[in-house]
Amino acid sequence: MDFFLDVVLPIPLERLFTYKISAEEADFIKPGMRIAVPFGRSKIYTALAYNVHDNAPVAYDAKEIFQILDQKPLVNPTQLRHWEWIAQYYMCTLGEVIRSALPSAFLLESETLVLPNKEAQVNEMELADDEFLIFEALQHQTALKIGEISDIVDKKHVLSLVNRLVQKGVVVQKEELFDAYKPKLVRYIQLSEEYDDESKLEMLLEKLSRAPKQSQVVLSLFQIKAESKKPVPISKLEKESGTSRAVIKSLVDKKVLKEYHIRKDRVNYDEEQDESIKVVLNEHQTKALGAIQSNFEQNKPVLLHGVTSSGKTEVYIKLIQQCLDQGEQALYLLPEIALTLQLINRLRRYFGSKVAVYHSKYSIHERVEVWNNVLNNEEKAQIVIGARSSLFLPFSKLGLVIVDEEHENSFKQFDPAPRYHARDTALVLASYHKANTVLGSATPSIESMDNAKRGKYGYAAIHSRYGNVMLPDINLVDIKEASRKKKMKGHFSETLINAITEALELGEQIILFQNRRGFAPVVECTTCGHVAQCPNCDVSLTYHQRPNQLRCHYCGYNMALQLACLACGSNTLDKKGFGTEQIQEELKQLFPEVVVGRMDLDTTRGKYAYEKLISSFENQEMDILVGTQMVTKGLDFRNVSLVGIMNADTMLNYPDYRAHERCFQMLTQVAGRAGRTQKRGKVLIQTYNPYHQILQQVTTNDYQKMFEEQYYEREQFKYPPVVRIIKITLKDKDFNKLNEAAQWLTDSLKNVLRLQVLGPEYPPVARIRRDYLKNILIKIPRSQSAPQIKNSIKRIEKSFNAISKYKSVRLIYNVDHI
DNA sequence: CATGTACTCCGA
DNA sequence: CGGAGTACATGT
Repeated sequence: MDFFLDVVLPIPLERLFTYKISAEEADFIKPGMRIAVPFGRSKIYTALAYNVHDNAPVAYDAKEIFQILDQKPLVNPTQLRHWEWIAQYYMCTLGEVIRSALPSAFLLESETLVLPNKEAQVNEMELADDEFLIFEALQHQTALKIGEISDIVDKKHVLSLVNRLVQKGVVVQKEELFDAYKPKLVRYIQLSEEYDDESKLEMLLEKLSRAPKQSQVVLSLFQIKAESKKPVPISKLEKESGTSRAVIKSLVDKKVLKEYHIRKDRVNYDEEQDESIKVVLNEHQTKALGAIQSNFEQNKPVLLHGVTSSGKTEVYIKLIQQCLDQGEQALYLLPEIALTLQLINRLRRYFGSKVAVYHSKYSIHERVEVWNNVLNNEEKAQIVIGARSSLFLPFSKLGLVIVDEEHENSFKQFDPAPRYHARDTALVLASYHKANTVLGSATPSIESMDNAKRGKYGYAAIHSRYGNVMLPDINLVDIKEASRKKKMKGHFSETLINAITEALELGEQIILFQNRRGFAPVVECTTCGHVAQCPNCDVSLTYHQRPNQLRCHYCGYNMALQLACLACGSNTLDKKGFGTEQIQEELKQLFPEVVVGRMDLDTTRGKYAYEKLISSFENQEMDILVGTQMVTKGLDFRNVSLVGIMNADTMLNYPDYRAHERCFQMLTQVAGRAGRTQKRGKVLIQTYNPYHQILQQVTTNDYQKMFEEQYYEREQFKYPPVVRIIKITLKDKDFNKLNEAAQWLTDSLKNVLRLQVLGPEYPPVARIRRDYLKNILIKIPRSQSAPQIKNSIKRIEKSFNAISKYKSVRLIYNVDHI
């Protein structure tokens, strides 16, 4: 009997692909193993085994697989089921889920190598110039990659060239599969066996008497050995003996010393678990914990609503401890920006090496190690703290999922599919594992609060701050009035300047918050009003001081800053706008003596840049920290007494049904950074609209009022959570074709679905990377079945694609678009 | 007609 | 998704 294997490829294709396998392979292969398969003309891809069967495909001859890459499944059945749910719910393919779920090091791809043909007698005279170049290069190198050939002959298309060389018998081609994961090896040194006994050793030292450095190395090795029986790393020996690697190497060459390797985990922590630390909850926390537990007994997720610095983390720690006591794994999800070393270290102090961290700033190798540790249910991965992608880890016995800062919209993945929401996806994951879930926030999202009110979630609250610290005193500063009276210095009102001065005099620190959105710094010509535009997108280029260039935030296009206006040639260029950079500049003018730090996307590029900034601010090396939303997240600075919001209006005026909710959340979160010790903190919010209801609600910390008003609006205008929305984006280089296609699609959707379909409409940025964009919004009432509607949409997409002129138009689905 | 470039198609 | 084949433009 013949056996076949269906696999999922990590590409956006709906269907499975079937390969032929032997009986032994059929017996060995389990779903969730990685299989290398030939796919397309000449490439080898990593696929995931889906199922083994014996139904020969009828329409084609199945190819054979290339290689089985795993001894046991890398992905467990629960994961696969969960991933299929994601694909179905978020309207993408299983392959796309796999692509973003697996660490890239697991997804090997082949590369075509060009090798010299050793047998052939090559007549150099018969070779063309570029052919000879390759032939030459191959005399020195064993193999060339296609990209390298491209570089050598300086051409983009080298296929025909390679083919000609193959024809002439000069070279042969080979597909090589690269294992992207290499375990980290540490080099160790030991004395060769022959010098084991004392007498031989004395002879050795005698022999080395004329090589003082070398004998020093041998002596040092003995010293280290005497202190501990552990293996001796080369690096340690080098340091202790005060010699160089070359000396050690010559001893190795003489066979006096022996070098060997031990595989080492990259993910290792020195932090020792401190057993003595006990978490003691205050009465509010204890009450909240009790409420959470009683809801867990009814298998309900719980919304934990605790004001800023109310000590939610301690409650989480208790819950994690209980989960571990049951012998189950815990997952602690955070938005990327809130995933700080501060928090990680805090958890490590309680749980020691049981805590594993998983997020995008980790290297692909580190991710592989965490993955394997979770897969094997290792001791050191009992608790995973991570960003949204940690949802994809191979948990086997998940007992608890915590989604902290639940309201954060960065939990929703935006760009590549799957466009999933980590909070909602986590709830499904937890239900598959029969695990408990806590959603925590100081400012719950309208959706979650609604679910809590409707009894779908349990609810627990902590209304007072830890240690009975008072909530900060929040005041609004009317900058419309101030600028009318000419009392503004740049972007600073007199009130804010006075407050800063006062705080500085007391030796306290200050955080200034500037939300850059919609206010990117542009360079404008004051003569003709010309602003440089991106040639590929419908946006102005924004100015970046660091490399002194103009850059597009959408496609990355950049150009050097011109001295003269590109339109009229005059040199009256003026940097307009209001980014963090500018605030920092103004502060230098206003307070020349003061150290000002800046925290935004530009200053936190590297792996440790963010940590450095934070610890330097923590150690009070800076007096003022200017930042974007990053400063709002989970940071705990003891000495900050003043928080200033430079301009609250940019957030209020954002054209989006969530603008007000988001504004409330953001301001409340920033305000929460102030006064985390006994002294009451102060918050100043500069605004043109001091009477705006949202700002009033922020100052009085009135979440309930905000919720009620926002909910009412959502009901009136039919927005989530009253309806569910699916946004469809159409993309094409041809403006007219796009419009026509969008209209066709909208009409069909309206006809078939009989639902509220809005659009088609241009998004605020209507062209990105030379593609024109148009959006359609579908609103699904709660009473209707979303899966059915999604199926209908897919059917309409099929007829859409059947229209030949619309073939080039791409459709992007965004379910529960934020 | 060769070489470069945009675009459509197809994969087992 | 990514390559390969194809249609079409550019240039000698």
